[in-house]
Amino acid sequence: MIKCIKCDNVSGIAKAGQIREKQRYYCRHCDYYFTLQPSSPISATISSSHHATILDIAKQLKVSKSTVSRALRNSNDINEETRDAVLKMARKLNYVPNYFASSLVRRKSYSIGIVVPELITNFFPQFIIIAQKAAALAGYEVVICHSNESFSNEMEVLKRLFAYQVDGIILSLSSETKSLEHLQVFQDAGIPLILFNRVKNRTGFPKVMADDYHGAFTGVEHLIKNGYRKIGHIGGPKNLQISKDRFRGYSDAINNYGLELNHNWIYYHDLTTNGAKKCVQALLENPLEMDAVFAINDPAAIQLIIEAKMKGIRVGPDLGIVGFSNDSRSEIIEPSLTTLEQPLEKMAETCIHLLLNKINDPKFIIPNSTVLKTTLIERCSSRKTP
Amino acid sequence: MIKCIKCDNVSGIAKAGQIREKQRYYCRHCDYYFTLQPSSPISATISSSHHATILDIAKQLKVSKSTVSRALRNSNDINEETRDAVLKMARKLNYVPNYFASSLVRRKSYSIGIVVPELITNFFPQFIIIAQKAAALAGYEVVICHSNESFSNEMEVLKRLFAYQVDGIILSLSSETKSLEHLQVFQDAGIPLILFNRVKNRTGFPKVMADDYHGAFTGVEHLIKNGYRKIGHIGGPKNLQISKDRFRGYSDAINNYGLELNHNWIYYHDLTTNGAKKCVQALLENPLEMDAVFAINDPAAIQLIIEAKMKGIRVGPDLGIVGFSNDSRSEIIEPSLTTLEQPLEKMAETCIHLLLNKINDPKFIIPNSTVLKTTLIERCSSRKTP
DNA sequence: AACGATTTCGGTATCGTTCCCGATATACCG
DNA sequence: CGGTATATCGGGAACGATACCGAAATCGTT
Repeated sequence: MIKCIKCDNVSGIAKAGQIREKQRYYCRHCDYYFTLQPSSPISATISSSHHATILDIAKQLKVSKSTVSRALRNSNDINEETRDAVLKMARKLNYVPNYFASSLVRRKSYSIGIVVPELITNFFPQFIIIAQKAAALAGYEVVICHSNESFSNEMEVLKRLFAYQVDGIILSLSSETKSLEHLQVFQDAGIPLILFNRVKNRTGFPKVMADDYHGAFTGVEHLIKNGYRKIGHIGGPKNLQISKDRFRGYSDAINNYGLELNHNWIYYHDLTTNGAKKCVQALLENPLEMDAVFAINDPAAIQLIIEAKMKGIRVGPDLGIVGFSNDSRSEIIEPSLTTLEQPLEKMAETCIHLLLNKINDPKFIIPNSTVLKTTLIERCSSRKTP
Repeated sequence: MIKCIKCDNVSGIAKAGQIREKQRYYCRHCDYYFTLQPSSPISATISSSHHATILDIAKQLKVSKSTVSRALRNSNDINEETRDAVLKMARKLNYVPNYFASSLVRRKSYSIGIVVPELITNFFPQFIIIAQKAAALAGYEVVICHSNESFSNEMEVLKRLFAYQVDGIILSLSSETKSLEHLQVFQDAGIPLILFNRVKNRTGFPKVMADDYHGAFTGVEHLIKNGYRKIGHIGGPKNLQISKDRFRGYSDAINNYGLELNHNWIYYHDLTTNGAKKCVQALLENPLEMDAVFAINDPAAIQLIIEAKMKGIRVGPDLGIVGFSNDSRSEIIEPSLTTLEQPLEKMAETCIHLLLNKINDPKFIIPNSTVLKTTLIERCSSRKTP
């Protein structure tokens, strides 16, 4: 134990470089630097920089390392007294199990990978927070990757996760991803994979998602009930299921209420910030025929509000807008954005629980698709009268 | 290789449960389920679910595994021809190195831990994106943890990172963290640690941060130059360095321009959403004496704008507001928020590079403190005249 | 031709843990 | 008391990669 030569404190001492063979230290309590001769060989062997192993515990207790391993893993064929002694010694020696050795022999990493397409909106960060907490409760680490809406990035991070030998994967596809052949390797290796939010149908991979169809239907229905009649749409990449489902919800609502579905009022973008901007500008280029727009997500809807206001269009009275996902900005913007909230918490927990079930029991069958309800959040952007 | 019995495709075949001893498959191309007899023992031994090891490569090439290892690690004492042969075979066998075995023997995890206090604003997510990219370029994995502004959570994730044997740590303190004694263990183990953004002075730990003092000074100076005279402050927990530095910048600017520093105009909160709300409500409870507020961060400033508007106070003309960090909401809100932008990219890259330098060369000394310039973003919340 | 230097490779120990198998020792039962 | 069941533990082989040491083989030099 190093003691400060000024205030005699033993805690709060930090190493601060070396001078010749002498070690330089820094005391946090008295803000003082000092040097000490290197510790003697004897104390060096019990230096705290050396991690204690089960062998160290075994030697101290004169038992075999198998016994120590059993005691730590709380196996049942061990005497209670010896187990207590082992646990006590483990605490005393500050033992921390070596994750790599354990994973190597058990052929399990006790970690799961989460791949998200972006971290701009707060949808995915919040998903991650909840998922991480749920995974940690089961003793699993979470490795977070993001593809930045690029297919090649997605491939790359998945390759990394594969090399990392994660026990399972939770994936939300990038907007560029068209085929799922790059996921074959996980299927082959028997590593369970769940798609969420950005899913794809008929792929053999289980999926967890919000009820995009009904959400969209509800959103558009809400616009119609509020008196809007010429409702346009900002969609996403056609290869994504959410684009299809939300479009179907939109068009079915339009048809259901006997309105006209005008294909000139439908615009698509790639879900990036830049793409949304260009898309919205194209939509607003000519004199506006529509009186409302249902956008596939909040960033696009928010961009539309901004640009419409710049053009002098009164959002609400002149142009009703409904978004999707309830981004943190949608409450802030003026007029505030009506949007469909996704059940984030339930979605994240469902993903983790299904995946862990599958990991712990290969016979467990993950339901092909789990659909969770969305909630309409009515705000000002969809009100004709202020 | 499994072939679809309908369309004869070999790719896009997914396992879909088992029936007795028969394996059930699903073909993505023709959307068709079928079953096949289990593969023969011979093909089972070369089943793709078995990861190829260097020993497999060695056997195929009739060389030793040492040679294979050398070839893959691109060591210099190896013949070019044999190396090429090894690399070719590695590709053929779909070899992926076992991360755990490698880390075990090299006593390095090739991963670094990043701990952030929150993921609500987009400051930390963006930091993570950049840091992750920079680390990946150097072949390092990044393990992301968040403390949710709780000291006990911070302890816990740090313990996990320690057990995980990360090679280095980048940490932004939680708002509750008062002492840094829980970081001692990393110092003792020789694991480099860098504090960023939420730092603490005189601790012996190197820090990377924005120039909080000058940023705050500039922000308040900007308010003064725009005609505001009675400037209040919303601060953060007093144990955090950013709270102190930004307060100093605020008070020095006030004093420098001969204005009065009224301690009744200074409010503190704990940097949480709830805390900001309560703090702002306390500030607005009585008839407003101040004509401007400098807030320690954007969430507090945004909350102030919202509540002030609800009270009929015209933000800008009646009450000037300046925030800190340029959150994505600050551009959206009305009136838009004047704020100090932090050099996110530079901060993240600096952290990674300093840390990797230290990891790769223990003699490298990380500068005790790296301070990066902030930029004032002028928007509407600090303009008296619209 | 003899010798040393260099290149190239194989053998083997090692990292820290888990797991299987067998060896004791004790308990139990007829 | 003999024999079988059970509890408890030790020994050693994995897991897959790296690192060290020394052995061949090749090369260059005098």
